[in-house]
Amino acid sequence: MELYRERGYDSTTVAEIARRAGLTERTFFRHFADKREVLFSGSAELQEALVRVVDDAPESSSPIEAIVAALIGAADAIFEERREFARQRQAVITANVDLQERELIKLATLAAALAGALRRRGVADPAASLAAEAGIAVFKVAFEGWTAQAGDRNLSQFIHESVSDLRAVTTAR
Amino acid sequence: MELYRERGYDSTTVAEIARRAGLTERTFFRHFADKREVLFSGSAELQEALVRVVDDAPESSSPIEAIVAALIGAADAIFEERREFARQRQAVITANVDLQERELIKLATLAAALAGALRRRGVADPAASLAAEAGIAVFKVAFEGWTAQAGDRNLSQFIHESVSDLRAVTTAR
DNA sequence: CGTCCGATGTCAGGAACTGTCATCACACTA
DNA sequence: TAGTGTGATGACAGTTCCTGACATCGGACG
Repeated sequence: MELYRERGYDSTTVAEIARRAGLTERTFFRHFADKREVLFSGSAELQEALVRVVDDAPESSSPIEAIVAALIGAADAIFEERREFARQRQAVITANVDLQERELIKLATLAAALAGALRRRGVADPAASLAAEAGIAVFKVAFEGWTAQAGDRNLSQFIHESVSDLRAVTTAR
Repeated sequence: MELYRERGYDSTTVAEIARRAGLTERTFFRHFADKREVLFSGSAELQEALVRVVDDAPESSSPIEAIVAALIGAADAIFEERREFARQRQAVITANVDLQERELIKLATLAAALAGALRRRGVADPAASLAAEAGIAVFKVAFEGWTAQAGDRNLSQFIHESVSDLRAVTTAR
């Protein structure tokens, strides 16, 4: 991230990253599948955390309740800590299309995992996928608002607002 | 697409594509930004068509009504024609992660354009983005169902069903 | 002390792109 | 009709990403 922020993602080579980390280019590729993945290694843990909350949600929870609970949990436990890091990382990603592509497929994978968790609790399939996709949409919008804000409101607040906005939008007629 | 279907996306080189098209590798890159883009050149027209419908929707339409009208219009005018082509193309994309990444960013761009169109009609910003993202989520789920089905139901039917499923899911409690 | 194994280094090479310059076909004009 | 300009293509060299194959090294373990 140092290098990506200093000179931009495009103009930093893998050789440079490896040199600064004190190892070989070949070794870099043994730890990360490609040049982008170095910014997304944490997404596996995020996914586990989200899925765990859905799995552990009380039976009485509706699909979106379970999804929203997972998002809020991750917001507080993962993002609200390392707030500054999350912002910087997002700035790097926003500045480069290749990184945005990677981010989007990570979110899509997340959505698929959440849909799977919902199906495990007996939610039928079009509904499960839609709830998961809607949840990710909410997260995207909330996260964007959170990083763009001047103040210091919590990510979870943005999530709650986005959920009710989505409800309003889909309900209207 | 011929080559991508014959030997898979990964194992076909740009040199091969260029040779079969009767031109040079360098010329290929003058027409397409990269090896993936060759499957997504039509997305610009799709976006224009969708945005046009939203722009032309009656003032009385709610945000989702406008979005859904656009999706239905595209479904009938673009996808339901060349049904077989759409299926084959999707099979190629589904078989390769790099292509899925590209597809996702095209959909995200689409969502941004739709959100812009909504804002142009006076929809405030969190709501506009959410309506657009929700619309794209509906489209993704509907399209997946459409390509996966054994029968020959229309894409627009899947879209209508997904919309009401989404409504049900977001309304519940 | 020997052996094994995982992590790293070294090297060669393929494929995706890019920059630069030359060439060619065609339209437009004097 | 000759000249001129312009856009598309070819030719070629070079960089970067990424991979496979093999060698080496250092620590765990018996």
